[in-house]
Amino acid sequence: MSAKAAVVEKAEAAKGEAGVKPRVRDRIFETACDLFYRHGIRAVGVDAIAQEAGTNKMSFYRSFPSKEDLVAEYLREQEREYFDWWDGTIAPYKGDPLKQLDALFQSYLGMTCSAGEAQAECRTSRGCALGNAAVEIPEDNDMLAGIVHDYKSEIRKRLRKLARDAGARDPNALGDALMLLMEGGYYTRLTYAQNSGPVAAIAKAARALIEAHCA
Amino acid sequence: MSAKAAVVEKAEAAKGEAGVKPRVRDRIFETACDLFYRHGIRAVGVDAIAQEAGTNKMSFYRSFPSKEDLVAEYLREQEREYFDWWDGTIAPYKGDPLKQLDALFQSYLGMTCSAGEAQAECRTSRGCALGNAAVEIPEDNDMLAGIVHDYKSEIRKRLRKLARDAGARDPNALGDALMLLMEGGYYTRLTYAQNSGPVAAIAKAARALIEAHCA
DNA sequence: GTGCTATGTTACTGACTGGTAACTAACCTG
DNA sequence: CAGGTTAGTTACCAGTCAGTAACATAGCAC
Repeated sequence: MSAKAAVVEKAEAAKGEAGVKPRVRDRIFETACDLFYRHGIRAVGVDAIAQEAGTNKMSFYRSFPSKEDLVAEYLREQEREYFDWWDGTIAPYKGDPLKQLDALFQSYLGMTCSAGEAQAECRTSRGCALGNAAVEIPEDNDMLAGIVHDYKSEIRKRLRKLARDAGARDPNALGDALMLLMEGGYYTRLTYAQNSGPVAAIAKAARALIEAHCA
Repeated sequence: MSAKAAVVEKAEAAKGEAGVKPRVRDRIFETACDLFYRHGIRAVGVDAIAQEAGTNKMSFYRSFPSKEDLVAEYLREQEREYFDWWDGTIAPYKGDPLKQLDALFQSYLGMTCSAGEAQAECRTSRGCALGNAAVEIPEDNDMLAGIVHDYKSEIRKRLRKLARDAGARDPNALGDALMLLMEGGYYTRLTYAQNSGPVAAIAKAARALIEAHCA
């Protein structure tokens, strides 16, 4: 009853918004991303996802061959969103790697320590989706582990490149150090609520490291 | 059959070693710590623990009231071991906070990037046991979440105090920044194998931050 | 109208989970 | 030898999990 009502409501809302009614698949996927991030991958069953999306398990398996496929898509989506944020953040400072690095950590700080009005929008309240997945996925799952590994390696590569462009004496070391700060920021978000954790120190720490390497 | 043989073997080995035969409870606990750390808490069932310990589920429930109690004990044990390492590392440099900080990060680096002979001994190959637990435990579990929170807060407190003793201009910021490095080091261990990750840069990064704050 | 596609519904399988009951065997202590 | 402690064995319960079968319904296109 209430589930059905919710479906209709959602469908009509989307219709009035863009003229396109959200397919079941999209509703399921969006719901899954939300639940996976908030409660963890293992803790969320396909039944719960389907129900929360206002549908049922059969419709789930009509859209996704298995839960693992959905998880893989979830991880790839989070990765995409992350690098969208990255690109959008450094774009205004093209050609100035120092400012780009500064913008990254400043934006990072703003996201993780914001007023909290857009908690669902920017997924930062429970750390890094990919990193958390690395805790949960079994070691023999090469597909999921590979996605996470590629993601982290891309971050590492980008930070090292920015460090090199910024003229650091040891760009790899600086890039890795900055990565440790970022990862640490995510990790601590799991136990510290908004504004109360060590993440608050991240921007200044990053700047200090950069200055030490580029003096 | 083989399980029974393993039990006998273990019992006799311990007997010849210290004259004390390992109680079932101890065997279970040790096995559980190992499995929890390597595969995650949710991924390891009580049946698997009991079997791996050479006993069965009934003996498990004779020693532990529930899986959750075992998990709590596991987390507290990991915390104890961690602070034992901490205290042992800074002890030789009593009165010299700068050297103590240096010793901490140097030892940390040695642990996470060691030759790998004692992987089971120093539990560092899959990040921080408590931090990983924070990913897995449901948000409404106040007991387990509390244990993790207290643990992280103690680390934070200690790092801030060391920063203050070292004469940092902004000790809280320095302590938090150092904590970000440490946490980031653990987090990245989940995806990067021995010696291949950004952790290698942690000691120099810590020193640079300390120097920047204490100049 | 006739289909075809997308979706909802119910019921089911088989494996696994945490947890318990009842009984049996070994052992150490008196 | 007697009796208590410790542990192993088997069988079970109830709940949850991923995944499937079969059927019903709505709407859209022709």
